[in-house]
Amino acid sequence: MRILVIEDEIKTAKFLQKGLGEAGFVVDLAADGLDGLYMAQGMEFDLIILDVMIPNLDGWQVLTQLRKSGRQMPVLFLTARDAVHERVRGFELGADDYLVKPFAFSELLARVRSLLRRGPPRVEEAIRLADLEIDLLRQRATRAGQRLELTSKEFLLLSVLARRAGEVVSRTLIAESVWDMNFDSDTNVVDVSVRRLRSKVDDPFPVKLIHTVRGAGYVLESEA
Amino acid sequence: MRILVIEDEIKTAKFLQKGLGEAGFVVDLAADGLDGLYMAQGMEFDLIILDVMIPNLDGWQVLTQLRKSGRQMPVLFLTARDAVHERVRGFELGADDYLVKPFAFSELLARVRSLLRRGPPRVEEAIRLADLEIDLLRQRATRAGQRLELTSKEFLLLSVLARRAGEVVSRTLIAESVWDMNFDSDTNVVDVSVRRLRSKVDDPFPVKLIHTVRGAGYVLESEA
DNA sequence: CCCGATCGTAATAAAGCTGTCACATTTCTT
DNA sequence: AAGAAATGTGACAGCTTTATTACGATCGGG
Repeated sequence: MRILVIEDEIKTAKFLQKGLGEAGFVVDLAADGLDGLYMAQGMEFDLIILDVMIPNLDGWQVLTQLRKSGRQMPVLFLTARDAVHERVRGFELGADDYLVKPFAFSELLARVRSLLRRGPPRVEEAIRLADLEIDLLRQRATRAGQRLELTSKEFLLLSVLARRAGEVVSRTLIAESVWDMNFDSDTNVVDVSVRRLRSKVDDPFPVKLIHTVRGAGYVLESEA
Repeated sequence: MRILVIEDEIKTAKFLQKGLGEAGFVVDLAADGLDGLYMAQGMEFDLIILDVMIPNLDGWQVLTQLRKSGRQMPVLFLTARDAVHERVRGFELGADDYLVKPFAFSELLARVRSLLRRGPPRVEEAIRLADLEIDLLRQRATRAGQRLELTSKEFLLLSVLARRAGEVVSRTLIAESVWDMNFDSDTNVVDVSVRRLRSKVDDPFPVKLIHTVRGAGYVLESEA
């Protein structure tokens, strides 16, 4: 099992190399984003441990590039303390787990093993639902073969719904993943945005896909 | 699904109540350790979310007492700092998971669901009775494979009946768990609600599941 | 700088839920 | 079998939640 650690703090990097090495993994190190990305694309790794704050390319850029180039290996994010939205964002971009620094090595090891056991969870590139098609990479959506002109917010909202298609997504959750709001409750952005999205996704078509669940949130699904 | 949140910061507490409410949970709040412990021992909760830094009794003391008195429900710790040893200590005392504040709601929700799914003691996540199926976590019910469109009150009522399937549930008990009424007896909300529930659960089908036990209450069961 | 697109806020309208009530029906008692 | 008690039923109204529309601020090009 081969692991790539992308981390600029030498101390941490060495620590991980030693610890994971003792646990039976082969560990390679990269000191910045560019190096890391390069190595990740050049060699076959079973897992990548990725610090968010690294020079040249930050963790997200590395992750995005990596996924774009089709690499599907699990990625464990290391995020600095307090960075709440970083975690969410990481997940949206296809990170599989994260760990807040500083961490206990046993914790890290547990997560690494769990990720490897779980197998490569591929990141979806496109979501299809009824006659709706969402190209996550290209930021494009079509319905009934017709291109939908969505703004970036609208697209984001649609992908959040689409990613959890079939299940109710609460306003709180939506507010969190599309905006960066954690508490703000006296706003109706979500409702208004859903309206705008509906006007493009549902209004022109007889079959509605975005449904309201009173008191809970919204669902994207094809059946009535 | 009933969750107790022990948290003194009002803002956080309300936020959790709202968010978890949207996710279909019934949420009770306690503002300090003493209250929290008292409530946790007095009522049946499926899960407890426990802040470490709270007045009167801190989180650990609450947890310790709770376990001493034999309560086994999963406990999710909220720790304010990211000091590693605190987490470790929490785990040793029998916490089931922890989350570092500030946290993202999506994270919390994911963990709550995972804890509820995880056993032991296994908390039911779905109840099945004849051709009726109730998904407690997703707040969804189907009969004969067909989706039932239940309002949140109706769903709550159904789950109360379902959790005690086969035994008679008194109006008082129902009133207590679905509403927060204690003995407001000059109302027939329960009857009316049962009616409404029946119209969706039983009326469209030949076999009735909700039965009246005169003078006692209602039972949910398949046979007469 | 102006223009148009985008997005958040706020005000108003519409929709849906839930408790109450009046009355019907059933069940039990005597 | 009659009356009383318990339960079922349908309609209604208040209230909360959601939908819709309009407005204004901001931003990035031409």
